[in-house]
Amino acid sequence: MNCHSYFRIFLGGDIVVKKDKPKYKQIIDAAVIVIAENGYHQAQVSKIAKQAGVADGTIYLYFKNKEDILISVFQEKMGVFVSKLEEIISRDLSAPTKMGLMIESHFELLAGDTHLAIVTQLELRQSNHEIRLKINNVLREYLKLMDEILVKGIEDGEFDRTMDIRLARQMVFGTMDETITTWVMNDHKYDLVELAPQVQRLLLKGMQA
Amino acid sequence: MNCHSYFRIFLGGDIVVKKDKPKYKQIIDAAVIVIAENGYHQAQVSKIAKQAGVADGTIYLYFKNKEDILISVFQEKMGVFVSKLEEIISRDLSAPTKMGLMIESHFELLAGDTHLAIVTQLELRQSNHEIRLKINNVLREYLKLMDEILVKGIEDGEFDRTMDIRLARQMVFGTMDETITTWVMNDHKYDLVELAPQVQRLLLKGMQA
Amino acid sequence: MNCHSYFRIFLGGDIVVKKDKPKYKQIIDAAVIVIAENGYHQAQVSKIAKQAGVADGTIYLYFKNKEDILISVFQEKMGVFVSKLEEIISRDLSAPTKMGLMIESHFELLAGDTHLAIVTQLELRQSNHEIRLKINNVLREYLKLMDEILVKGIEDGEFDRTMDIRLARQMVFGTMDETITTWVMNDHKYDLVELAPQVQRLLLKGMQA
Amino acid sequence: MNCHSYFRIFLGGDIVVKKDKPKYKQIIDAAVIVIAENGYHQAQVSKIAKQAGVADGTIYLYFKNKEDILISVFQEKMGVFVSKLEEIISRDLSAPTKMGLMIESHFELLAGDTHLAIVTQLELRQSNHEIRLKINNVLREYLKLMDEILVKGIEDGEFDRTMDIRLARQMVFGTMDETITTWVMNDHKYDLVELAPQVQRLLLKGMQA
DNA sequence: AATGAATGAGTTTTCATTCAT
DNA sequence: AATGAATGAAAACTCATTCAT
Repeated sequence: MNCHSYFRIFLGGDIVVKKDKPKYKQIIDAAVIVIAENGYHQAQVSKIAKQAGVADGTIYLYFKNKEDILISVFQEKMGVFVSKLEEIISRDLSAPTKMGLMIESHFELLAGDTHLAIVTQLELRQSNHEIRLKINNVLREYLKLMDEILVKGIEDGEFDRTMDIRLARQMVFGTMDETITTWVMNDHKYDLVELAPQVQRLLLKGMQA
Repeated sequence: MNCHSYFRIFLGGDIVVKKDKPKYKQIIDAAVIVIAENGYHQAQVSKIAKQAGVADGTIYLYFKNKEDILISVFQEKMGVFVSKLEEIISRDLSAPTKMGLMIESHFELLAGDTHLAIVTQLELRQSNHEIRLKINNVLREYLKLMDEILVKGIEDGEFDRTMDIRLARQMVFGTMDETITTWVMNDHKYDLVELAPQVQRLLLKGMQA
Repeated sequence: MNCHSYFRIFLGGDIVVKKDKPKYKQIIDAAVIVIAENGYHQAQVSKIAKQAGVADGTIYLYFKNKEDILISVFQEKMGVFVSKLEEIISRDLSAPTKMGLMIESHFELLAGDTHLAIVTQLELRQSNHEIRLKINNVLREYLKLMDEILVKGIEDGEFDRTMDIRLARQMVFGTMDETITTWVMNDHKYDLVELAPQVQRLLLKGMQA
Repeated sequence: MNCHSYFRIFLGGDIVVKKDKPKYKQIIDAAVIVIAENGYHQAQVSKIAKQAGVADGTIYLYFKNKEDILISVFQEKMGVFVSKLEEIISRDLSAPTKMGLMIESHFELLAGDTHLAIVTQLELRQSNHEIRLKINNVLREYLKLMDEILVKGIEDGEFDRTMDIRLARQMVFGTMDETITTWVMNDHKYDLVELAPQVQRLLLKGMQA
């Protein structure tokens, strides 16, 4: 039994290996579309199955239950944000530059997929306590990467050494989140990415040494 | 018939005048407690009635339907925030000071009523589109007052005249919201009000001229 | 204790004496209007009270319960039909003539009060079994008078002596009822009374000796 | 895809094709029994499901809602009356004979299914306006066939050419309906079919040339 | 006599999940 | 692996009636 099979068992048995199969992603994508177009509370499993072109029962071969679909949607999509941010952090850039790139890339990813933006900013937040706790666990990975940038900025003397890192991160994330949500609630009628530089400037000025 | 009674009739018939009756507030307060303790989706009308010490049917003498209860909860409670902010704005203080007082008072109000904090930060966000739109209309009044402070700060030359007011407001509100939500999700295990000065400092530095 | 007080006790205590008071008829008339305009299932006691210009509770000073209102409506209104028919029967006329006058007078009474026509032909029939049984008891008095005409017609040799009186009466009543109901369902858009002579002719021909 | 399957899709999607499945008729029959035995207002969906031997939810795989069950009951059962009448009309008989057969067959069908007689004569009439309008639409087909007999009778010189066809039909239907309802309200304690010849004689005499 | 605020019982429908095929 | 018919639990709202004033 190797490292992988250990994780397979740990993470929920034989379902994990199915993440590679085409129908897994098919269902995830169907869920995003159905939730975005019908709203969280009108996104029945049967609708997702229909959109994915599979039978209702088939869903349960790939996901434990409906909650599992929703969390997986967030996990899979958030993975792209994490990868992108990891790539930015790995580059040899100053912390403020990294922060700026993060904001820009975060905005770009959501501006490029309005269905996803609706789902993450509005619909998924209607889910119950339990699901939101699990979603927050997924989000935590992303927030940790943000913290890395902040720590580096302080170490490099570019960010205010007296600021509370947790609060700073809450400001950065809260501001981005509010900006994006407002954009989504206004039906994406203006260009989100264009706002990135001004958001950067406001945030970086607040944090600078 | 004076001006007020005219408006009472104009604004929606029989139910409006009942806002003054004791059972109206009794039910609102019961709703906050039941939602906070049971979660949005487990806050049945019968539970709220029981907590309020009235019969199920009595609820419908004071509220059109369940949705009306939820919106009224937000309206009534948000009213306190708005009054407080109006009072702060009316004082002869600098914009940064007003901003600081606003943050402090916002934190204080929620720290002083953890049930309400749970309801506004977590539970009420699980409501459907329609209810959230109505809640946002109520919130808008509060955001407009925030804008007044920002405008005054710019006019007085205390805030950066080149910043976008809407973005600045989204930063302020987003940061406060994220800070409070994190505090609620951590079961209020630290002192929210103590964080206010640091939050102020971060935000004001970002906006200063 | 005289004959009247006997009936008072027998028929339901002190409510009977209230039939003479103005509010009794006021409520009966309100019920007819409310039922005709809102439909049987939308004729709530509170609506009837409002239409009658009394408080909900007042209804219960004059009627035992809602069912009692409905039966009383039928009773009071049917009384007019019975009186009219009694008057016709008392006259010195042939059975076919009496039958013709009955049909004409029945049509006239309903054509002159379309609210009442809607209530008796459509709405009151939506009432439950129990109420309809009681309504039928009231109706029976009217049907008995019809039978008197039929018996006289047979005795006088004007009606077919071999016909079953009960069936003949069911034909007469069924035909009138169906004719009137069709007229009501067509929104009274043609003149009901004008149809009376043809209805008479059809029915009398069927019954003639 | 033949003509029929085209119409199936056109006429209302998935549910129409289910009319052929055994559970559809099972539920219809259960509804008749439950309504006859419990009364219209005590015929809960759960009772019908139990009687049909299916789960409550299964009902909704075959019917849009409760109203749809009730209308379908009338439609399916009335279909038998219509077919029978069509068969009678298609035969090479005189109009009076056809009329007689119609009355006889109508009485026989209801005398042979007292549950159905209770449902159509008493219980279904308690339904609300909307349902009754839909029921009347179904009934109209039957009444049109009656008219055909009347028209033929007049053309053949067997029925009075001066009579109003609509009134004659109202007499025929009203008489049959009243006769059957009286029989049902008397708990079927006498033989309905035995009455048919006398009803025929009365009606035909009224209409004859 | 009159009021009207308060009561609380009762039912349709949805939809996540299962399991025989 | 895939299907989809069947399941059954769960909750908002109405309105006839009461009774303290």
